[in-house]
Amino acid sequence: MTTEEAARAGVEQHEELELDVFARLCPSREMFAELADKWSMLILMSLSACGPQRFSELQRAVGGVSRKMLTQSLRNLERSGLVLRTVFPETPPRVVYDLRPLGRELAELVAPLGRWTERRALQMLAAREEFDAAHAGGGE
Amino acid sequence: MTTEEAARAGVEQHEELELDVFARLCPSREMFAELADKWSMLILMSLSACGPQRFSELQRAVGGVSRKMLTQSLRNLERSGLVLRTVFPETPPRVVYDLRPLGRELAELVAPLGRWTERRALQMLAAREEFDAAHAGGGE
DNA sequence: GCCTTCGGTCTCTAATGTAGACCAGGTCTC
DNA sequence: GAGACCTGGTCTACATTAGAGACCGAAGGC
Repeated sequence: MTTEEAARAGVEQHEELELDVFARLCPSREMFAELADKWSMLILMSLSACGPQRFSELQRAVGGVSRKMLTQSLRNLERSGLVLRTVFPETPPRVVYDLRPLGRELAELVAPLGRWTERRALQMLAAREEFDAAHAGGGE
Repeated sequence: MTTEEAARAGVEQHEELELDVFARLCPSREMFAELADKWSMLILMSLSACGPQRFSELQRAVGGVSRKMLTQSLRNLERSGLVLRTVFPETPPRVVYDLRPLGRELAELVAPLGRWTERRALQMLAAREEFDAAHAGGGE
C-alpha cells in the first residue's frame, strides 16, 4: 500500500472525524455558526412544540423576532434541509413551515436547552447580581 | 408594548414566576439570547471537553475567536455563574477558566449539539446545494 | 374607491463583530 | 542595560449585521 493509498483509506475511515466545529474553516463550523443562533433555535423549538405553523404564527410565537430575521432564519433552515416550506397559492397567501426529519432531530437537542434556561434563569440572574455587587464593591 | 405582551408580562408577575424563553420580556429569554451564541457555546464545549484552560489556550481551541469576543463571552459566562475565573499573580500573568456546576450542566446539553452538527454537516451541505440548484433553475 | 390581510422585500440607522495596535511589567538574551 | 519576548487584556478603527418601519401585489369587504 502506497502512502497515498494509506492516506486515502485513512480519510475514508475518519471522514466524520475530519469535521470539527472548533476549526474555523470547517464546514461543520459554518453550519454550527448558523444554528447556534437564538432565532434559529427558537424557531426550531416552536415548530417542535406547536407543530406546523404559518409565517405569522411563528412571528407571534417567537416574541420579538422581526419579519426580516424570521425570513432569513427560516430560509437558512429550509436551505439546510431542516425545515419544509409549503406555499398554498391562495389570496391572501398562506405559507406553512414544518420540521423535516433532520430538523426534528436537531429540535430534540435544542428543546432541552430552552427548558434548562427557563429552569436556571433565576439562579443565573442571582449570580449576576452577586457578581455585579462584588465587582462594584471591589472596584471602588 | 402590545396588549399581548402586557398580558404575558402580567401573567408572569402573578403566576409563580412563569419563565418563558419565547417571551421577549422574560429574563429567561435574555439569558437564552446570551447562551444561544456560537462563541459561548464553543467555549463551554471546549472547557467541557478539555478541562480548565487559560485564556490563550481557549483562544487556540476555539478557532477564529477574537480576543475581544473571547473576553466578552467569558465575562458573561462568569457573571452568570457558569464559569470560574482564577487569576494567578505571576508574570507573565496566568488566568485559568473552568466550568462551575451550572456551566457543566449546560455544557452537557450543548456538547451533543456540536457533535450532531459534525455528524450531519455533510448532509446539510448537500441539502444546501440541492436547494441552491433548484432555486437557481426555478428562479430563471 | 379605500382599507385590510399575508408573506415577504427594501431602506436606513443603530448596534455589533472583527482586525489589529497598544499596554504593563517582569523575564530572557546579548 | 537595551531590546525583544511573554501574557491577558483593552482601545480604536472599520465592516458586517440586526432592527424598525415603509412598501408591495392581489383578493376581498365596505
